[in-house]
Amino acid sequence: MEAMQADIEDITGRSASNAMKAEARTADRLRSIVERVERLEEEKRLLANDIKDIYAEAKSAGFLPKVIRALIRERAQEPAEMEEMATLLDVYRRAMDS
Amino acid sequence: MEAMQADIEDITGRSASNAMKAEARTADRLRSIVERVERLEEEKRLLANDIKDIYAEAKSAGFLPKVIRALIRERAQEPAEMEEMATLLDVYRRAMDS
Amino acid sequence: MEAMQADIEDITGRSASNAMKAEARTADRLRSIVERVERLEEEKRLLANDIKDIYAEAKSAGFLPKVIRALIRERAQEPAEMEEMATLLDVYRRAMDS
Amino acid sequence: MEAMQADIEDITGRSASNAMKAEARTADRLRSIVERVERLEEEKRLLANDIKDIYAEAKSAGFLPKVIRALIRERAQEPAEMEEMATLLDVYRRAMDS
DNA sequence: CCCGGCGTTAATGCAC
DNA sequence: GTGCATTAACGCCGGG
Repeated sequence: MEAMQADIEDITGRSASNAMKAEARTADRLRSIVERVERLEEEKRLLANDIKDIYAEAKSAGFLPKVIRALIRERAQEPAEMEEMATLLDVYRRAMDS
Repeated sequence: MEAMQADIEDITGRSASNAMKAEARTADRLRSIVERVERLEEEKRLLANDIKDIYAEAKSAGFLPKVIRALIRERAQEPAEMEEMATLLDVYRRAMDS
Repeated sequence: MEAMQADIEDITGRSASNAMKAEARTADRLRSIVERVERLEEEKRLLANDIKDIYAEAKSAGFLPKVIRALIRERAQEPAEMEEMATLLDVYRRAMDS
Repeated sequence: MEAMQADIEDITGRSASNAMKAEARTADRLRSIVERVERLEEEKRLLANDIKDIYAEAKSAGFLPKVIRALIRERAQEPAEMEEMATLLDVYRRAMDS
């Protein structure tokens, strides 16, 4: 049992009250971690919803979400690596056809 | 060409300056969409980093990230399986075992 | 309770032994379904592994998996829709820049 | 150019015919890889269809596909959570609740 | 019949 | 470099 090992010795070796305090602290720590993560994940979820809404808006304005995604992807990557990729794809394609 | 069709008629039917204004508005709209999405995705990325940091903290406190993830997943799907679903799942499970 | 409704009437209306037979048949049916799906999913999993192995082989032969994936994706789609996509992407890109 | 580097030296350093043979072998290798992957992906697609058919059958027999999926998921992750994990999850869960 | 949501699946990036 | 975890893309399914 590797995890939560911090208070194993407390439980076995110290006075009951100290062991109990250590357990309580461990529990608090765990709760804090879990709750903070859950909170942040909820915020992420909300942002994802916002993004979805924007795509819906874009769609009803006549823009194709798929193309917008491609555009954003393109903007996110270095022009150099884009060219590199295109070049390699071309090399492989020609090799296939030969 | 289905997308960006909004100003096709402008281009063909109206005076040049109106068509140009329409184009400009379309471009602004597109820019707005792209920039808002990029902004939100950046925020999402930051939140993801925060979450990662918490897991790192958890780990160095002796908690196994893997188990914490399982715990959070479990907590997330309990509210999702409200009543009906849980009941039905139970019914099916028993039927399988019988 | 909409699902597994087939034997509700049996249970309530017929003799016990018929109801029991009906239940048994329902259970068999469910088991059959579950087992067949699990079997097929296992086969899918094996195929996915085979694919992964091929990519590993490709990689150690000096081919970049990423490029091979792009190549296969390209081959899977109609040339017409590829061009369409490229054209639209170009239109949007120009609109952004204008 | 890291990929397809295997025959760079052949092309530059050897007689034309050997270089050409090497190129041909590289092309064959690539074709083989691409075709095998495409074949396996096709098989996967067929299996996915079979699965879909079974769910359709289940549905018309009065079973809810959604519940069956949940059941199968449950069965799949029980072997995965062998001993240790289940135990740890329990420990953490109790600590949270305390 | 079309639209939106859900679930699944491939793909990227990260941690070990 | 390998495997895992997360995330984006795709397709199906149910509702309006």
